[in-house]
Amino acid sequence: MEEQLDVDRVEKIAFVLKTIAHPMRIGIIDLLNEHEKMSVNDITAYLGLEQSLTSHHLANMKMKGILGSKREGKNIFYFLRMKEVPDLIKVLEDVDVIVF
Amino acid sequence: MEEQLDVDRVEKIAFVLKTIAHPMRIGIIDLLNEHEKMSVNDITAYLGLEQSLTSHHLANMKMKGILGSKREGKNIFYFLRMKEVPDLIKVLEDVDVIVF
DNA sequence: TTTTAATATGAACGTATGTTCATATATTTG
DNA sequence: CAAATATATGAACATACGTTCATATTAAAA
Repeated sequence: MEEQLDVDRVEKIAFVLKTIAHPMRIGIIDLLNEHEKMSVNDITAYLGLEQSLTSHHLANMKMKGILGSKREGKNIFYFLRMKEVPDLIKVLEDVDVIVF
Repeated sequence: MEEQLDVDRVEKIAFVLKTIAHPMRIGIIDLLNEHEKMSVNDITAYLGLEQSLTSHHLANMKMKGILGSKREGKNIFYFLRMKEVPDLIKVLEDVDVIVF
């Protein structure tokens, strides 16, 4: 008896992986794993990027359910919503790769 | 004291995630996690795709160190080289996502 | 109530990625 | 060695994605 490809399953998994598969986004997730919540400004400063670019990445991950956000006065704080995402990163922490 | 962004680290992690973040490639990895080695034909049949497309995906993952391959007569068998990759998938197995 | 600070938005653009198609290469079999 | 089988390759194309820039929105402070 042959197993069957579960299309919904592989699409769901690929969808999450695709959303976080970017150096800057990994950096953001690391940060929010260690800080509970952070303002856009602080994240931007840490990553050393443009404000607008950070904002785009945050919005993207929020839209896809990875992050959440709430306003506090002038600031908007982002936080991790999908709690299993940092575990993904941990799995690859010590992996041996030649990047090119 | 502030932590510093480790660029090499996030790039390495993003690189692996990017390589596997595709439904078809998740399917291939699942298959090779359960089968030890499989021919291109068998993988193609299982996924229900074109031979050429399967071949491209396999070559891509091989080039990036996720898979390996060896010829046996007319067939070429692919196998998992980066053993931690199935663990990534396992982490996301039960995650709750709205794909769009 | 104008100015400043924090963040979002959207268009434009270049690059990367996935797919298809046609063809090439390698191995076995008749 | 000719035909069949298994797999790879590469060009072409469309689409997706990341980035920049200029501007909009919101809230606080002067």
